Amino acid sequence: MKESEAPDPRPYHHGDLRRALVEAAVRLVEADGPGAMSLRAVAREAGVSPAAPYHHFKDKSELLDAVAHEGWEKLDLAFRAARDAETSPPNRVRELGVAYVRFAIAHPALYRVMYDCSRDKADMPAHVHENEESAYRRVRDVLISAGADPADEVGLELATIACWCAAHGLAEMTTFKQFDALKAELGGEDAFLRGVLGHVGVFAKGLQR
Amino acid sequence: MKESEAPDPRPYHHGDLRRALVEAAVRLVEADGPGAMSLRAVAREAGVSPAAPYHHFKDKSELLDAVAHEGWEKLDLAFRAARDAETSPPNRVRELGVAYVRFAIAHPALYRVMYDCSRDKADMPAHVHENEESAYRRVRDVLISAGADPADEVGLELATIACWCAAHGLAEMTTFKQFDALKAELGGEDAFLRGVLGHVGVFAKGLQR
DNA sequence: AGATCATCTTGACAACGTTCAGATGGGTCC
DNA sequence: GGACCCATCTGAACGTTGTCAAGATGATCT
Repeated sequence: MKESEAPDPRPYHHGDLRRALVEAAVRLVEADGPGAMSLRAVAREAGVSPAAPYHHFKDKSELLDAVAHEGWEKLDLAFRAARDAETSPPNRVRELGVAYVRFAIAHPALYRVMYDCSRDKADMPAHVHENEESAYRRVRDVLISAGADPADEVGLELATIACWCAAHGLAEMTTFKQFDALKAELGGEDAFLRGVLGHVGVFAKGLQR
Repeated sequence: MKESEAPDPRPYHHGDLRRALVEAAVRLVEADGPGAMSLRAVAREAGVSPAAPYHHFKDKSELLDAVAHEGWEKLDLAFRAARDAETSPPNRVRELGVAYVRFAIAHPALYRVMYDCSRDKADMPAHVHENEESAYRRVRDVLISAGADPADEVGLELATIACWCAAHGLAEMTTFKQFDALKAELGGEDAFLRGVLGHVGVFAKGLQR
């Protein structure tokens, strides 16, 4: 009477508490900000006792890691969409940046968790660069297809970092400064984002010089 | 028997508790990170009861505001030094960026508080731009002296934002990713910073095009 | 000297993260 | 089917935190 095809290690009493906890956490984070997300509130939201989460996460920070993971997956989706929507390589670089910032604007609290939760690990979040399908790699590849020299390891890495930093900086800025006046004057959010990113060499014209 | 020349509202029992609290808070933040700084620990460090701070700050977040204020003053010092140390206007722009990132590397926890504490105010920290001697204005002025057209309000603001964002992004990055290999390869931290910022148009060559 | 008022303490409250001993109930083996 | 096992969840507890109300303290002003 059991579907033995179940792909993941079977859930027990609750159904799939781990998943329910992560979803509740994401909901709370996006609703009231990362600071307002307490472990007890998550448990409450999921309808279990305050100690229940400890059978699925060793820590509060481990739950936040899972929330962050959720965020990186959403971001990667946005990255792929942006890359496929634009065929001109130089524009692709810029549109990748725009997609990044738009994501941060759409999910500000989630975005903050993505970085905050790995703040004390003295490293960028693992999902950014540590595998073949990473977001970091995606930027690098688009830079190459836009004319960067793949043999120049150092130059390529510097350019990738510059891209990431500029987008990251703008994303951070827009989480506490709306720039409404400027957006209005330029005719929309996208125009504003392209305007700022246009001042960044790599975004403006790929790598040709 | 009182020096009536005392410039500020006189301190009472403690001497100058408000000042002592801010200093203790800065010490704790820089030592153990912003998360480890509890109001009670600050009071303990200053040798007063847990409720004492409430006569000088309405909130924990108001104490953090004071800590942040301290940070912005230190940053402004670094900005002025960087501006005065470099006479070539285009280089000045870049060196302002380098100074910004170096400050964040030197005071990572303080740097984080500077932004975190005004995270929910839907605005950049007031000390950044809201007065004549602001850091934001300082960047703007250096851009003008580097050739930007003061009449082009929008373009100037976009360029200032781009500068700030690139530096802010790089600063944030270096708080959880050391880039040690790259620094070594390029011959030092400054070379690395200039390398990344060199990819940003405004930093690389002022505004001439 | 007596009144005033900012300052600091004491004691309390709810909420939090975390732990631990025990209840529960599905899965496995005889 | 019955006995066991073990992952899962609960209940109660501990120490810590932010915050508040009521009272003690002592400098200042008239």
